[in-house]
Amino acid sequence: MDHVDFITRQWEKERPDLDVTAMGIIGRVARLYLAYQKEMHKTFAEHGLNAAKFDVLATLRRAGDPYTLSPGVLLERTMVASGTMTNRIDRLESDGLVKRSTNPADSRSFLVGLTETGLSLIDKVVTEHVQTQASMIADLDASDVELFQTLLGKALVAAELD
Amino acid sequence: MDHVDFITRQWEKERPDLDVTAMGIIGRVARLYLAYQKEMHKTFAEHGLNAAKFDVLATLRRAGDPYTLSPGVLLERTMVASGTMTNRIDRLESDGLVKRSTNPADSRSFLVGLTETGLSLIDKVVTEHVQTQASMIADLDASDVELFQTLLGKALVAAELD
DNA sequence: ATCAGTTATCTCGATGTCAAGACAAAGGAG
DNA sequence: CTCCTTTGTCTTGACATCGAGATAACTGAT
Repeated sequence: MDHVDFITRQWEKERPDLDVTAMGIIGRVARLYLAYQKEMHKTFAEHGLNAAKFDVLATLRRAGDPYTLSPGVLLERTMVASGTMTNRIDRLESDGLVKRSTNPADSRSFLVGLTETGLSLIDKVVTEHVQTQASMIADLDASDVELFQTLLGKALVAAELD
Repeated sequence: MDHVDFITRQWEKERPDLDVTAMGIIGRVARLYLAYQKEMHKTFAEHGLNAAKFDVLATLRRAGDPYTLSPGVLLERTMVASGTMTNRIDRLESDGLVKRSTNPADSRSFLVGLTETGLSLIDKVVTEHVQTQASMIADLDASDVELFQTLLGKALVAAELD
């Protein structure tokens, strides 16, 4: 009996008219997400980062050499609001991890690029990050992992249809 | 090829030394969580609520008659910091949905209880909420749901061990 | 009964987020 | 070439969150 069971049982008692099947699934997805976040945050914090900063640095690193994207593309790929991205870039810039430079193709825009420090930091952190992630699913065997991927895929399609 | 595949493929190209299996799972859990949040938020917003307010009202409602808990118990059950709970109670109180009253057993503490308005609101919203949740997993058949529950349970145990 | 330690809640400052609006530059129609 | 519209980014204000510290009240040992 986990925390989610506790909640669904309370609802069954108080509001027996409600079908809480979906709540069980969605509640566990939420708990799992929070557990993952919490653990991953430790890795980030050890290097002076948080999820927001890691997100931007990793997006730039993944983009490949020269590790440079416009704020607009970063927006799209990280799915945050424009003001949020301005703020993230400001903080990373004052940390010396990224640098704004002019965009020769469009002077409304900038190019945001990893600095030397930023590149070596993200390469180090992402190596630890995938190890953290691996350790969190280490107890699932190979067939579970495959099945889980499939179900998550189905659930995502179902949820994103609305 | 979904968004998570896009990211893992970028990493495979840029950092072929990394094993991104876990990233695929954890990334999909995160996407799913966000998709669920986004949809559930609509239901809350239709009634002037957000997830934070719903969380508190629902916790009080689930607790059963007389729909009253101390801030400390609310803290435990909603897993937020104490300052956060103070703020949530303040907002709900100014909305007229909950009311602080003195705790006869401990005068450091208060009792936070649903008002009439709060009770009828949360009963209405939670009814819609479970419908929203049900619709988001409606495309999964019964065997998928069962399997998914099992895997989420396993994954939770694995993740919370660390 | 007193005092030290614990507990329950609130306050405050720093962060991070979003949404709406401002502003400058680019692009297209005439 | 000139407008008008669109686009890309930043600014601002409102919230929500956390964590550390403050405060008041309870508890237990002596």
